[in-house]
Amino acid sequence: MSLPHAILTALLERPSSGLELTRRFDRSIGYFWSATHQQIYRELGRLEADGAIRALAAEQPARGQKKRYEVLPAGRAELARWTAASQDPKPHRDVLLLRLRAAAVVGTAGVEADLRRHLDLHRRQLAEYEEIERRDFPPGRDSAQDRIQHLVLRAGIDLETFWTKWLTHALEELAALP
Amino acid sequence: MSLPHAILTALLERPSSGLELTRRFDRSIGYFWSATHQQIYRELGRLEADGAIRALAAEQPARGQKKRYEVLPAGRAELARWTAASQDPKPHRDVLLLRLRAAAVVGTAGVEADLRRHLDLHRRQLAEYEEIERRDFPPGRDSAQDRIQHLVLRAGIDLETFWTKWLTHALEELAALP
DNA sequence: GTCCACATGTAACTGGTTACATGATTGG
DNA sequence: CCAATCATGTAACCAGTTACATGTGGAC
Repeated sequence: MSLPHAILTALLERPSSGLELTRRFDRSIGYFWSATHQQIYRELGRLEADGAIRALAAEQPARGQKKRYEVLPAGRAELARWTAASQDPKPHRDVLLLRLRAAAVVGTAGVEADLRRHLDLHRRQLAEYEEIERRDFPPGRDSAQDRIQHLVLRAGIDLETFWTKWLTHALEELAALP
Repeated sequence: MSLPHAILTALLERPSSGLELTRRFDRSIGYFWSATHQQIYRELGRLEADGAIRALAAEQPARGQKKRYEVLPAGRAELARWTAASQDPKPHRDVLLLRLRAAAVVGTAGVEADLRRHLDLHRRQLAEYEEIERRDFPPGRDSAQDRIQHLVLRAGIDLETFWTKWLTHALEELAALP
């Protein structure tokens, strides 16, 4: 149950309409919690019904009309509760590792091309994160909020760095296979 | 659609019953593709209906009786096809990073305890992986299958190493917050 | 003969995905 | 006015989760 909390966080950062949220999920928040517009509209409806958010006044609820939402005190309280609550880490899933394990049994024919493609994708993502770091976190700024967001970005950068290194190594190993 | 392929891989490595598969998913394969016994039984039923696997003869299909499955040629072909096919990486989800981002907005009260708990869990997992590496991959063995499986294990070790480092750093940063 | 662990399942629910529908606004 | 784009939604489906049900075999 994390999507509603992702939306509450985004709306606290800035009140937005459904489509604006969708775009922001494609950029920053979506880097570690993605969502489609269908999910977002469904969840906005639930959050509004629960009294966690409300549509800003003077925005009529017609189809095709923008509707901006803001977080109500109940929503902020729920987000604070969720943030502080202890949560077990979800077991981690990775299709690529699963495919390699399958390749160990049925043969590696065909996997290398896709490993190369993934390597390229991770390199691009890494470059994007580093660009964000240069742009949004120049040395010297250190409000609490900046530091925490930088910390999260560093996790992204280090993870992408790991994957590029690992994929490079994996391609070398596959090439050298008996 | 990865669970059926995870099961096919496991069954090719060794024909097994549903509960044996469940146990193996709790250990090795489950490290990057977990599954509950309910999922596994459902999927075994589908794979059998599709002609990808079959129950070994002389094992009666009664409730409470062991039923061992083996992979049929059609199942092996499907696994090889899936392994070689190009697949886009799934957008990556991480609740802990989401919670930190929320904490940047609603305050960090309460998160530190859970970060410490996660750090401990990742340290244990890392130790477990390193133990497996010592036990199953001593220097010098290098069949193709060994090398690929070792590669997958190295990904696990490096990921856990990353998380322990990052969590340690995050705890220091939180402690030093204004 | 009863209890417990083993083993296989069923059913209901939840969250995420895919495909499609509908109205409003703007540029040509 | 027509097409493209913006914006909000509906519906059906599928995979994963949670709770529960049922039968077998061995230990005591």
